[in-house]
Amino acid sequence: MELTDRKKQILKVVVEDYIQTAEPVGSKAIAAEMGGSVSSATIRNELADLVELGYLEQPHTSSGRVPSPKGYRLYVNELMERQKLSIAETEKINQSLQLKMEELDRVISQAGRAVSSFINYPAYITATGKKKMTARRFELLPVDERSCIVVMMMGDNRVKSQLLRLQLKVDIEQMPTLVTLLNSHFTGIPTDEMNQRLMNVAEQVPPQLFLLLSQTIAYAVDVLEEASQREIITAGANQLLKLPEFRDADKAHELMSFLSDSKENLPMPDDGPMKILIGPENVSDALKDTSVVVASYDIGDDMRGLIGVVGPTRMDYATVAARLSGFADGLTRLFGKQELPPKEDTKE
Amino acid sequence: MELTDRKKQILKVVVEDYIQTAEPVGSKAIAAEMGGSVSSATIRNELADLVELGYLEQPHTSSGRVPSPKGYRLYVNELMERQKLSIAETEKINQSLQLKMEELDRVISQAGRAVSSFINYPAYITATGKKKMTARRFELLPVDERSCIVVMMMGDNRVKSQLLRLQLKVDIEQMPTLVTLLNSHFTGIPTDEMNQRLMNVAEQVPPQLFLLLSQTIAYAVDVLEEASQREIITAGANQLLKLPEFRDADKAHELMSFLSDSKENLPMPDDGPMKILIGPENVSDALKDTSVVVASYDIGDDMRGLIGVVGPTRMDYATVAARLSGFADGLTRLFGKQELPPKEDTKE
DNA sequence: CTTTAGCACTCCAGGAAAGAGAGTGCTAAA
DNA sequence: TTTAGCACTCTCTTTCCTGGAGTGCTAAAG
Repeated sequence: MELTDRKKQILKVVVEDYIQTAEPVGSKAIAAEMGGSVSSATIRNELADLVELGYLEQPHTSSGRVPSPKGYRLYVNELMERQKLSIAETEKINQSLQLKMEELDRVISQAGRAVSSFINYPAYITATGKKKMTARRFELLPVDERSCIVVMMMGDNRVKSQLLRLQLKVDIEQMPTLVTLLNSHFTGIPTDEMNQRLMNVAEQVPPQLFLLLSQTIAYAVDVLEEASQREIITAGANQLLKLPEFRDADKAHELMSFLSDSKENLPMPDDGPMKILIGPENVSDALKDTSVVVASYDIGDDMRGLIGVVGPTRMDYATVAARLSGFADGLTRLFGKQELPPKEDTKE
Repeated sequence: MELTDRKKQILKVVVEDYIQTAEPVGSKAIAAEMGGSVSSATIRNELADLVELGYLEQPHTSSGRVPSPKGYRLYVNELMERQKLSIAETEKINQSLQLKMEELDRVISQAGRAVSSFINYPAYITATGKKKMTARRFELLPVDERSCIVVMMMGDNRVKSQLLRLQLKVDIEQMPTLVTLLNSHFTGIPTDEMNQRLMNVAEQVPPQLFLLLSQTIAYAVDVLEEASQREIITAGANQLLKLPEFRDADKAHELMSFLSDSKENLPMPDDGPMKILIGPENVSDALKDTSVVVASYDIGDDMRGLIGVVGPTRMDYATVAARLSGFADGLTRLFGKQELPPKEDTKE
């Protein structure tokens, strides 16, 4: 059943008022907000209907109305005016994303903090590869007899390197052979296959080289597995304590622990540029009384990231959505122009 | 003026009782705790003295006593029985530090989380170089005409690398010259000097190489400056909400914001293996009502790290101190055996 | 001089009672 | 269908009260 226009307008007023004040909204306030074209008594009748239909709730018999999740949903889908960011805001977002060339992890975690402090709710952020990460190229740089640097370029063109300490002295002359072997046999394959191949080539390689080889592979496997696993970073959980709905330490603690411990359960939709989850629409119990807004952004061609914001169901969806998608655009742009360049493989 | 033994014993009981219950301690309870050798009236006289001397405080005229910062200080210095870690605890600490070979940052942040969750208070952790970080060695690996990998080993033997995108095509033949230049002119010097030298060599180098050179130096400066700047990581701030003294959302919010925003002001003593700061002994206002326990650990020969724990003045100093130094030892061991190997310079 | 018992006193915590205020539902009239 | 009027409901705040825990002081005992 479709609601009348007036009912919708009333619902909108209730939602927007409640978003601001966090207090149940009364008929009189609504009448005033609507310009006095109708009396509070009329509003009361309409309100009773809206409660009946499940769009509003009444904390107790004689108090104002509060939007139900269903009410928020309708508001978000139909009533909400999609906000545009002001120039100043866009400016501010871009400014906070003026990051130097740093590692992906660090960029992301800084972006997370920026989102949280700009939107004033806790935020989470992650970058996910679309496919399993593989090595694209290896390089070994001798340092001295007992150590060398291993450099690995990954499928997404990120480069990782570390100093390896050698158990056995290795002849520098032999390094190129090893590098060739690494690049021909261990690139472009998933980590689980790597260990298998290591066994296969065991006999073709002199023992002291084999030790270095297996150390290198161990390092590669570690790095690749970590890279293909989504790391979720949360920021600004303390923002919660400013909100009246989390003045109760137990509630706040529950949600904050959830945010910092069981991040894996945070909503990670895999379609569309933006998703809004209201109260019970969330799967996790800890989020049943909160809403989540998530947006996605692109990292080069192969990766996609998500930024999300967690707040009370009473969150200011219009503003949050606008700002969040502003950030998502900013991040997409950031990763588009910078780093992660050519597409052709460089396998040897 | 030295306290009598009995006064000390009473103080000890008060502190330990209060640590557990967070409620003012009464004379009767103390008498019971002391085995009934004296009556509560006697205790009351002693308590009055202790208040007079500033070791205890009385929230209001007719309530039990609470230790003052001065009282805690005496307790920590003289009365506290230095706890030993049980085997199970040591085991647990070492287990949580079973980290794979990962980057320093990541190891540290994981260690911070482990500390916090083991001690049940918020924790912070940092690694600081004793001297300014410099580059020890450079390497350039061509990828294709338009990009190459820059690898830099730093003074502490950590290795950083990144893919650089070139504005101009560079002849691969010329790379070795550039690497030699980098290693002869830009190693072992602080970052501010690097830019100066860059100017100096400008004329000696053909323009398309110079561009690559300056990109490399820009990267190096970035990384080095970031590395020599102490990054402070905090973990487990939400633990605060479990404590009765932080059930008030405002108080909790204040401290949590401090922990996540102005970490630079956290106590960073530069001497001794462990330091305990009680209440007003802290410089930062935000910490005036809290206590901080900090321990230091070694990272190889050149770096030193700090782990700290923040809690109410009523924190269980004995346990915290024992566990924290357990962690510090564990970390020292971790960084001692793994990575960061030879001492001789490899400058070329 | 130190310790103890006794007792009046203080202060907090928690519950009950009361009043104010905001808002509702319902009825009857426009 | 809308509106005005009115009684009613529920919460929130304030006030008052009481029980209990703990103290400080005094006077007696060791």
